[in-house]
Amino acid sequence: MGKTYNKDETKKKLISAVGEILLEDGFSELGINSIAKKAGVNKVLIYRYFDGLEGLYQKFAESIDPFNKISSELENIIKKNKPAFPEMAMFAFSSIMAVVDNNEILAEVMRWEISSTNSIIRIFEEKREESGMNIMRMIVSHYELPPSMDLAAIASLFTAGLIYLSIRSNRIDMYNGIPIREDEGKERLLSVIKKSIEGMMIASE
Amino acid sequence: MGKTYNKDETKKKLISAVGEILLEDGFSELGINSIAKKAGVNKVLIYRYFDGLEGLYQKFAESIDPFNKISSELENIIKKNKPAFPEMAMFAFSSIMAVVDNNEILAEVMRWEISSTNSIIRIFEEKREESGMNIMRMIVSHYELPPSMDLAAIASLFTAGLIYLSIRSNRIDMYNGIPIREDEGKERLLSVIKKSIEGMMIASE
DNA sequence: CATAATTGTCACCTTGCAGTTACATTAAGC
DNA sequence: GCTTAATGTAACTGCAAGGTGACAATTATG
Repeated sequence: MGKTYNKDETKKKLISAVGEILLEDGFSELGINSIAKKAGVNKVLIYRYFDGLEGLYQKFAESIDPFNKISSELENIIKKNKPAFPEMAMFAFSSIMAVVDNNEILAEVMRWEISSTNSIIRIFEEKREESGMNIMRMIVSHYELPPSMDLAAIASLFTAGLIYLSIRSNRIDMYNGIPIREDEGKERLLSVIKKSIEGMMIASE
Repeated sequence: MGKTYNKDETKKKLISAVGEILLEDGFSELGINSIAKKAGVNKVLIYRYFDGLEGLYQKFAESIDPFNKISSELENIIKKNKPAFPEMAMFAFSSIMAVVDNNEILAEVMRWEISSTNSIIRIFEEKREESGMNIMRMIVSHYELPPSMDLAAIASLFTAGLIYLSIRSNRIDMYNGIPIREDEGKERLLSVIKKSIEGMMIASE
């Protein structure tokens, strides 16, 4: 029994227990008791170290922020070899799709967002809103787009669609005849985005 | 006190209490006690008449089905004056948007769907999946579209986006800089859809 | 109007959760 | 070893939920 006292380590265990429960059982199973149990730690510590659930969620929220990376990655791509706008947009949308698809914890948090008025959940929303705006601004600054192209609306609609389908894919596998869990389905969705953007570019010439 | 014993009436009261709570407080507040209270009736009746919550939800689910109307409405439009495909698609997408936007109970049910594994909720999903397929098939049967147009993917992506933004608009008012609760925001989204479809038509000629 | 079937009410039980307190144990570091 | 910080235990309150069984009220029907 290599038992050891380490406050920071214990805090980390609690924070990651939140993620584990989200991953394994979903946000509806989150609670003082389940988290303490999962962390293998006494529930009083949540009050002592985080001042309760809210505080713990707060720290958890700060511990994951997968969208801010995308912005810098995309900026690197532009700086190396500036691709045409439709290609660039595709990089952005497939990055977003990949992030949500490959991060089940994030997906669960996004499901949580939808049903919760929880103040901690606001942190995510704000962060993601900010990251989304950053990505968009960054792209706009590097390309000259026809004024008829409402990039904000395009980004909103497409990312919303991708996110929705991604967070639904844990429960349903077909949406309107598209196998949203399969690679085939995802390709088809991305392909629509590509053609849309190309089409809008052509149409606005 | 014109008290009267009326089983059917009481059942109706219980069923519509579900909708009222969804509307006023959200699905998280649904429960035996809250429903009985809202209906002004004793909770035992839920067990006697519906065999518990599941049975009541079942009946509630059957009582609302707003998407199947759209299909026939759209078919009427086609039969009267067959508009060009992009216009027609716009009718479809704005109908879908309007249905979710103007039916707060439906919107709440959709939020519920996302977070619940509740078997009753599946009823909605299946109904909507079916309605969506119907709409698509109907449109396809009236128009000749370029084979490169993946209508199923287009419909999935755009409706998913519209639905997601609509069900988020109760908590957030800006998404990627778009005021999703305002008419302005909605117009911009629909406008993107329109231009996308037009662009894809042109590009595939 | 008496009786039985229908419909409704009430009190109660159990469970699980959040949150708190007082106290006990264990390890770390000087 | 002694002190202090870190962790654990247990017991308790309070609450809201799901669920049930005994009983009361009402109506219909003979």
